[in-house]
Amino acid sequence: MPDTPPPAKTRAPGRRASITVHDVARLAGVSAITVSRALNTPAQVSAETLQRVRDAVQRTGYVPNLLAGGLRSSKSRLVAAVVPTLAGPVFLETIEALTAALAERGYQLMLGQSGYADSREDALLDAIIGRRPDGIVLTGVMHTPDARQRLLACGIPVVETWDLTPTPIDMLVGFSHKRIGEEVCEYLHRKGCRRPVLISGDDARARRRHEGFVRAAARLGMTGATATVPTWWVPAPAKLPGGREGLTRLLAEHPGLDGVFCSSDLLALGVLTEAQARGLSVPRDFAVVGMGDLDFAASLHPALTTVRIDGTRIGRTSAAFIVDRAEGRAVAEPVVDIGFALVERHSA
Amino acid sequence: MPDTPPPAKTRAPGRRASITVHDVARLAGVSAITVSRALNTPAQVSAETLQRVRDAVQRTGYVPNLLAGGLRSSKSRLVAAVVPTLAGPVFLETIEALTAALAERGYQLMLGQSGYADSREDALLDAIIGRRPDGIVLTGVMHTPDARQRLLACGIPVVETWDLTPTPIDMLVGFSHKRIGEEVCEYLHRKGCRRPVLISGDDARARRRHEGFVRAAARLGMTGATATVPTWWVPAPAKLPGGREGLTRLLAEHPGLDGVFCSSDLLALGVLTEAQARGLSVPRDFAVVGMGDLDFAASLHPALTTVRIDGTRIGRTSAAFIVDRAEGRAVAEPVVDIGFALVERHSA
DNA sequence: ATGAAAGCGCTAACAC
DNA sequence: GTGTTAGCGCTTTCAT
Repeated sequence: MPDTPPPAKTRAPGRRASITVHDVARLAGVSAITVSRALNTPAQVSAETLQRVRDAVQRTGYVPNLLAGGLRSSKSRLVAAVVPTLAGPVFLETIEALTAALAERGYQLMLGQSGYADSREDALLDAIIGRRPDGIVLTGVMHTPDARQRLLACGIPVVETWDLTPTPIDMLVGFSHKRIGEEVCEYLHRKGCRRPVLISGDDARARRRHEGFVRAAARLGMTGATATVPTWWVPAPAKLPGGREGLTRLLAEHPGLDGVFCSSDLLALGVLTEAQARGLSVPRDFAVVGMGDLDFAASLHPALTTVRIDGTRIGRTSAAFIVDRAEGRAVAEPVVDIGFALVERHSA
Repeated sequence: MPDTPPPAKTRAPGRRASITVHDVARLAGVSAITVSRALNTPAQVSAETLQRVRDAVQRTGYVPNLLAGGLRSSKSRLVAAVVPTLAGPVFLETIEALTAALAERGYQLMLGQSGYADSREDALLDAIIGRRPDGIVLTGVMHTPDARQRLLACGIPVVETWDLTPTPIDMLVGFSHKRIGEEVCEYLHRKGCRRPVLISGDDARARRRHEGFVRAAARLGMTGATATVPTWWVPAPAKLPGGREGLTRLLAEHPGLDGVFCSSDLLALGVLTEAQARGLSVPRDFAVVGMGDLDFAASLHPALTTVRIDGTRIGRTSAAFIVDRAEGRAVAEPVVDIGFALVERHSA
C-alpha cells in the first residue's frame, strides 16, 4: 500500500463520495496528474502507464468531473443555444445538427428558450453566462442593446444565425429574409400572379420577408392603388390553423386573389387544407408558396413550392465556428451568408 | 483601501480575468462569503449590506460562475435530457415544457441525442455523467443493461418517460403503449372496421402499440385466418412519405382494408394525402387514426382522429420530480401513469 | 449578521 | 515521462 489513507474531508452529509482522479491514481500507482494526462493527452504518457491507468479507470468506473476540469482550465466544453421556441419546428434541424456536430467533438449543448418577447432574454442570458459556456449560438440576431452589450462584454464567442445584420456581435451564419420576400414575389409574378396576398407570422424575420415581398410587388405593379399587399398576420409561432383562417379571411375580402405566400410551411399546409375543404384547386385557382421546406412539404398533394433553408448547414457551421474559437483557432470567414433556394414543386 | 492588492496568480495567457466574488466584495467593503450570501440567501444578510452588495454587482456587471459554485456545493443546477432524435416532432412538447419548467426554477437543460441505435448511448452517458447533472430525463426507458447499471451506480436522479416498465431505474412518467394499441383497435371495431391495417415506425414504443393492436384484433376476430394484421413498417423517425408509401403498398395487397392505424400523426397525414391524391374519401372509404395529436391534427381535413399524449405534462412532471429530488425533498409518488386520450374527430 | 479558513476535483506551471 | 505545488471561483464549516 503506497502511503496514508485518504483523510476525512469536508463532505455533504447524505451523499457518498464519488470516485476522483486520486482514487484512480492510487490504484494505478501513479500521481493524479498522470491520470489526467492519460485521459486528456495520452501521447504524453508511456504505453505501460497508460495501460495501468486505463485498467484502473475501468475497475473503478471513474467518470471525470468535467465541471472541475472546466473550472481549472476555463474550458467548459458547453455550448449554449437560444431559440425563440421549439414549438415551431423551424429551428429543429439546426438544433439537431448543432447537437450532433458538437457531440462529435466532445461538446455538449445547453438549450434555452427566449420566447418571442424580449423580456425573458435577460434572465436567460444570466443563466447562460453563469455557466461560462465556450460559445453561444443565437437563432436570430440579438435585439436589445442591453443584451448585445453584455454578450460583447463577457467575451464568449457568439454566433448569430438565421438572419443577416450589418452589425453582428461576433460571428454570423445567416441569409437575407428580405431577398426571400423579393424573390418569391418575382417568382409569382413570372408565374402570372397579379393579385398576391400574404399570410405571415408576426416575428421579426417573417416581417422582413414581408417587407421584401411588398417592395417587389410595388415595383412590379402588383399592388393596385394601395401600394400594399393584403396580409393576414398570425401570432408566432405560426401553426396550421392560422393558414386556414388566413385563407378564409383573405378570400372573403379579396375573392380575386391568385397567389399566397406563407411565412411558414405549416401555414401553407393550412392554406392547402382550407382550399381542399372548399373544393378549390391549387395551383389552378391560386398559387401557394411556403417557407422552410419542412420535411412534409415535398410529400403534400400538391407538392409544396417553398423556400429551402439549409438548417443543417447552419447548425454544423455554427458548431465548427464555436469549436474553432474555443480551441484557439481563428475563424477565417466569420460572417457567412448561406443563401436559400426557391424549390419549385406543384403548388405554384 | 482595505489591504494588499490582489497577488498575481496563475492565469491563462490571452484571456482577461473575469470578475469574481472577491472583486465585488472589495468594492462593497465586505467579505466574499457575504457576497455569496447576499445573492443566494439574502435573508441572512442585513438590509444595508444587501444594498451595498447589489450596487457593487450592478457596477461590476458580475455574473456568478455557476461551475465553481456547483463544484463546491455539488449542485450543478443542470439537468440532462436524452431524446432519440429531435427530428420527429413527437418529443418537442415535452422538451419545451421541461426546458421552461426547469428555467423557472433556475435549472438549465442539457440536450443529448441518442439516435435510435443503442451504440451511441454509452458515449453520451459519459458526457452527461461527467457534468454531474442534478438529474437525467430519458425519453423512453433505458434498454442496455450496461447503461442501466451505470445510471444506477452514479446516483443521479433519473426520470424515464414516454413509456411504462415494471423495473424503472428510478422515477417514471409514462403511459402504456400496449393499451393504446388495444384501445384504438377496439375503437375501430366499434366503428365497424373489420379489415384494419397498420403503418408503423419501427421503434420500440411503436412496436408495443402494434403488439397491443394485433392482440386485440385477434381477440375481436378482425385478423382473418392469419391471426395477424397487415403492417407496413417505416424506419424511425416516421415521416409523411412513409404514410403515403405505406397506404399505396397496403392498398395494393389488401384492397378491402377499411381502417388504418398509424404510429404517428405524420404518417397519418401521409395517408390522408395519398388518399386525397387517389380520389379516395376518408372516412367513407376507410378510417384513419393517428398517434400524438400533433398541433396540425385538429386542423386537417378531415380532422384527424388520434391519440393524445400530454407531452407538456410529462415535461412538467419530470422537471418537478428532478427538482424536488435535487433539493432534498422526497418524491411521494415517483411512478406515474399519465394515461392517454383517444380524440375522436372526423377521420374515423 | 459576518468573517476566516479550507477545499470541491481537476489541471497549468514548473520542476526533475 | 512523471511528480509537486498551487489555485480555478465558489461555498461549507466553524467561529465570533
